[in-house]
Amino acid sequence: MPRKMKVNREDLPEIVLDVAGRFAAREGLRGVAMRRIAQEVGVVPGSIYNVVGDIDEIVLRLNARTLRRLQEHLRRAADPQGKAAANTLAFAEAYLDFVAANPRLWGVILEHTMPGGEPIPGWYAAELDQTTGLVDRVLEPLFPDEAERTRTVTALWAALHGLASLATSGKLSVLNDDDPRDLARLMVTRFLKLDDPAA
Amino acid sequence: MPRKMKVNREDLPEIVLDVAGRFAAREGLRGVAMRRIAQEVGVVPGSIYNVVGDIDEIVLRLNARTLRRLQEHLRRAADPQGKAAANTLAFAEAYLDFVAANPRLWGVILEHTMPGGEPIPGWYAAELDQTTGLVDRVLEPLFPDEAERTRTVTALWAALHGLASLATSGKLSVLNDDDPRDLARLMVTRFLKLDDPAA
DNA sequence: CATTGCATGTGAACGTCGTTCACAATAAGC
DNA sequence: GCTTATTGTGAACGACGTTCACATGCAATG
Repeated sequence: MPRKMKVNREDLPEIVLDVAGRFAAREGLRGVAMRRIAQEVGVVPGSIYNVVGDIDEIVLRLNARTLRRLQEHLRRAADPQGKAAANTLAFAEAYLDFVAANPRLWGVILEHTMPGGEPIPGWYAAELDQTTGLVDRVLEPLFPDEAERTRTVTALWAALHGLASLATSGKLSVLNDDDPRDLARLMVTRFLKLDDPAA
Repeated sequence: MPRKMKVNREDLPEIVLDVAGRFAAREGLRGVAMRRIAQEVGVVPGSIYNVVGDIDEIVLRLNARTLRRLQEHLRRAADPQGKAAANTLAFAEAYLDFVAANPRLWGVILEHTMPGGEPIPGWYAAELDQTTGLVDRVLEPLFPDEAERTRTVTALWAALHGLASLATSGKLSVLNDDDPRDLARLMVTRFLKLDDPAA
């Protein structure tokens, strides 16, 4: 064995993600750099390569963790006894809350693309599915037809996604002074064909 | 005067954007690098700094040009004599067409963020306004109330934006096999409270 | 207890990036 | 023809991602 690392080998992945997450939360994708992470952890870059992977792997793992945390946040916002429409609205607001609370961390999900145009890894796609699956289950009573429900979920998801994207990148306030949460409410009511509560 | 550059000084900005655009279209933001552009143009990086600006300036100018081209594309899709609803649908489809035809170039708009969290320059925000302004004018007959129209335009814009974002980054096919254009149609009909033509 | 072998963290190296700046080259003014 | 002001250049700096030969120290062996 070589001389011991400053941290346990099995703890390294999580520690690396913690550090990467702190940089990402403060400075976005630009702040997430292999050498910086290694220095902060107290380890040499090569060690991170051995145990975790390259910089894209780190960013992808970090994004998966962010998605998992969003899922927890959404789960806490839903009321298992509540009505579907109310839960959908609660989801939409919880989603925007989460993004507003972690704008840069969320931004990394939007900024990052696969190197060389490779497809998304299966385990990452699964994490996306998990997230939309939550919305899907909430919408189930409203759209019994599965095909239509999937279409609606995807469209609603994409719409909220775009709203969050514009809001975090500061490109929304340019266009509109409204609270993004109001716009999210508008989206949900329109997609679910509800009556507008207050136009 | 120093020895002449390979290109005229006044032509340099456009040539730089052309080259940057080619790299961007092929490889996304990762492919847009100062030294690579300089080498391709046949000039030294310092000259680009003198005449155009730093790498963020170049990306921003390139994105503004992409937005202007989208505007032209949208203008061609609208029928000045046509109905508002039809024009909105045409806009949505033209938008997705444009993004599908230039996925990587469009992706650069989504990937790029301001360094150090600086706000967006005014001239870039104006270009965004120009684009949404087109949609705004088309929706005018449908929503005479300006406040509501602005809300609807912003929400619809954000929704299409999200759809395009997921589609270009390959994160949409994971969730749904539908043609993005169908989902766009769904968005428009729902936002305009139209009857679904074919559910 | 001494020796071997191997797993693994390290440090140095390579090529790239963005950016700065002293310098040199040249067109224009005299 | 000489001077001067302009401006493109090349070299330099520090940071980046990535690779790899090497050395280090535990575990198994005698």
